[in-house]
Amino acid sequence: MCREGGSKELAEVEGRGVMAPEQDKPARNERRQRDPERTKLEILAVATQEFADRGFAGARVDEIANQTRTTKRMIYYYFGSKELLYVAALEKSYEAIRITEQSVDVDHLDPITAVRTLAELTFDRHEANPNFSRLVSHENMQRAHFIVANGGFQGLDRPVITMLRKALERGIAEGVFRRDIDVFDVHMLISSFCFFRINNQYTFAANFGRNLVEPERRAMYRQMIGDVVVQYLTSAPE
Amino acid sequence: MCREGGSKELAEVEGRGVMAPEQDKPARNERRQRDPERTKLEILAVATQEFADRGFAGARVDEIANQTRTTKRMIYYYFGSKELLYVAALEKSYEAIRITEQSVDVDHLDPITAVRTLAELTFDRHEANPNFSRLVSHENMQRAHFIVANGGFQGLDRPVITMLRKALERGIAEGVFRRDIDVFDVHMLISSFCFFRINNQYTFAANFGRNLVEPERRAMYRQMIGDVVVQYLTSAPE
DNA sequence: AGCAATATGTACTAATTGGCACAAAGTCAC
DNA sequence: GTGACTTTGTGCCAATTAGTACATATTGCT
Repeated sequence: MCREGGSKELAEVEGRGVMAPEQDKPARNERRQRDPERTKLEILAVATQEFADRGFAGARVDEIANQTRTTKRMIYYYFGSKELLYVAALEKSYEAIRITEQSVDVDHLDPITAVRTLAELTFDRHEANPNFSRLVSHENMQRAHFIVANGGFQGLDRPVITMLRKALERGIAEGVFRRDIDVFDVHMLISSFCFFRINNQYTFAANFGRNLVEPERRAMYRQMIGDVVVQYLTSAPE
Repeated sequence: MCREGGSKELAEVEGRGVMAPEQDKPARNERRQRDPERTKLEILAVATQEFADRGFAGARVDEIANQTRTTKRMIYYYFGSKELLYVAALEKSYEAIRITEQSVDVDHLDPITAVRTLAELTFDRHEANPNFSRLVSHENMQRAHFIVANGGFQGLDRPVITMLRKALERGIAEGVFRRDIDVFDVHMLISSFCFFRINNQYTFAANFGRNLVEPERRAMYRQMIGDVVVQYLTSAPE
């Protein structure tokens, strides 16, 4: 894919004038008056935000169009329907997560440090991609309706699982981890904590007056989930 | 057009006879032909399900009305608007949770058993009330918009917090728990696990092929969260 | 019994909104 | 430069849907 300058494009979304078409000429190959790729990307970016905020039913195609520099017509031209746009946004979010996860390597670390690092990776990922979690949340509310309707994501192995599995196997082999552990359950333990802290911050605050995302407590939570997982893995089976 | 056949037919569908008014007389105060309380409750029950399934924007007032034995008119008569109906459903769900939590007493148990029991209580509660979690999920997606717009739930102390606080204090006093623990954080650890297992079961299954709610694994997860919390509480601060 | 207040049903409306028909302008290959 | 193809814009519509006007029925009270 020819993704040269995604962030640049996004940054300019706010302050472009249609009144200044002469600016388009100089940057021939990079900035044309017609630019299908960037139009698609811009629609996707706005749609992701909109769907994450309002859900599928709550999102408005007109509103998404208004927040791009293009029109509703283009949304239907490129994505076909509101539903397909939603699915595209969801898939792109998953893809971004997978790419993020591929950027680390913990195979050279000792099992405990590796697991702790992976926990922190998941922690950071949830904090950096709140929209992804919100989309996932919405998908679960409707029992993965759209994922199922589009064949599911099976086969798209999440890198974090592979890395975690290796770390657990090494830990078991070295005798530092209990033997009755399952990679999916460990991942669930980690994910649940990170997901909840970000996703349920609003009702948690309303219920208990505790702000789960205030910066002062961030480091503490980040260490806490690492502690919890390592303690679980290194404890004796009960 | 004074057709009084409509209501009659509807009533008979359910098995109530307008033809047998003598049955209504005996139970005078308890079951009348007009029963505002049960009409309201029925609307609320259906609305809760509908909002949990489809969210606020996705839910249809007509559909809610169709699933009750009354009409849309009654929804507006009793609740005023779709938004107020949503808020009423949300509040009733919270109330139900609070009542559930009040039904147990762990003050007489030793701290470790008490905490484990509370974790299992939360575990069971999430499993028994999936609609509550879905509503909460939705509320978080829109950043607690409706809770905030209606003054929040502050002051309605959740019993589980009080019980957990006492258990932690006793554990610290007895020297079995580490001293740097916070009741909200411990509750968050417990809730996140229980919440995620139920709420994210669909995307987790789609992503990893693991069914988090299958009965065979239920007992294992129920013990796992207890283990995790107790290990965390009894470990040395790192 | 009769009246006021409460409860319920029916039919409608005004506004929203996903989607599309139609037209036009830019782009590329030659 | 010219014609085929791609991309974009404008205006509209049909369907949906929250909410209401109006008529009516039931109940509690006296």
